[in-house]
Amino acid sequence: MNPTPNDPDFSDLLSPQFFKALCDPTRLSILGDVARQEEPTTVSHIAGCCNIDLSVVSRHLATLRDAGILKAEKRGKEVHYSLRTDDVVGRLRALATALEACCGPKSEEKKDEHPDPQP
Amino acid sequence: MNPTPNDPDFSDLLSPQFFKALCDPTRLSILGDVARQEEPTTVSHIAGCCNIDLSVVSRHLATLRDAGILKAEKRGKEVHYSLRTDDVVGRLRALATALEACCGPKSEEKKDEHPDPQP
DNA sequence: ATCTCATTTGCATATTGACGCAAACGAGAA
DNA sequence: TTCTCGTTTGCGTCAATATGCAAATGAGAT
Repeated sequence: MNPTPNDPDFSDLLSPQFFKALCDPTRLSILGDVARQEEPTTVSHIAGCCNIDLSVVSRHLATLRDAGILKAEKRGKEVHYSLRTDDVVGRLRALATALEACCGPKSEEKKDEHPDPQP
Repeated sequence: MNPTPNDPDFSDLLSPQFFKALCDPTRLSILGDVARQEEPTTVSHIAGCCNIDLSVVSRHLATLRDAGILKAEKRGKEVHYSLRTDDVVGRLRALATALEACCGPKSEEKKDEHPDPQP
């Protein structure tokens, strides 16, 4: 009766704060621009690529920063944004693993958790 | 694999259609409910958990279905929704791999590649 | 055929969020 | 100090979307 799903709790993995920052197409484009850069990038540089207002770019970058996706470093007058690669990749992989363990194609035979001697 | 200086294309991995379906907190909660179920679930069953209108749940499920996140099967009068685990997990892992390859912690030294990234 | 139940959809309202402009803020230079 | 540049923020407007109610649709039962 009890199916014992491996991880029934997605509350932290499906956090709205993370995905809400990724829902806007413009913000996704900006995120892609930042990710493509090898070095941390400034607000003005990103705004130079797109044709939207500088203040909008600043707001989008701040949203991504507040969501833990980007890191902001202040150097003089400029603020350099860069991707928090470890955190983002870790989040994505953790969610993928949790989903796979819970509702994966082989999760119906729950032999992966407790040792099941017979083949 | 070829250590490309920067992986150029996130357009398909950062597709707005996928993340736009995940931006709403209510929809994320519904997605978590569906994912927790071992068997495909009906609209009424999901609506019984939350205290929002049945029509709202139906619309959210349709949005997740249109985004390729859920699969809908019609059985008699009921529609059973289930997670497209392979697709979602594949998307998440592909994005994680692309981000890691592009802006990973060791992507700045691209002299050689370690075939086993172990945490 | 009608009836009943599950789901979807039309419509109206409310909330959210993006956008641009202008002003304010902060840090370095003169 | 004032000036300039980069960034952030306050504010107003507008588009997109979430929500609820009621009606419509669809499929099986009677």
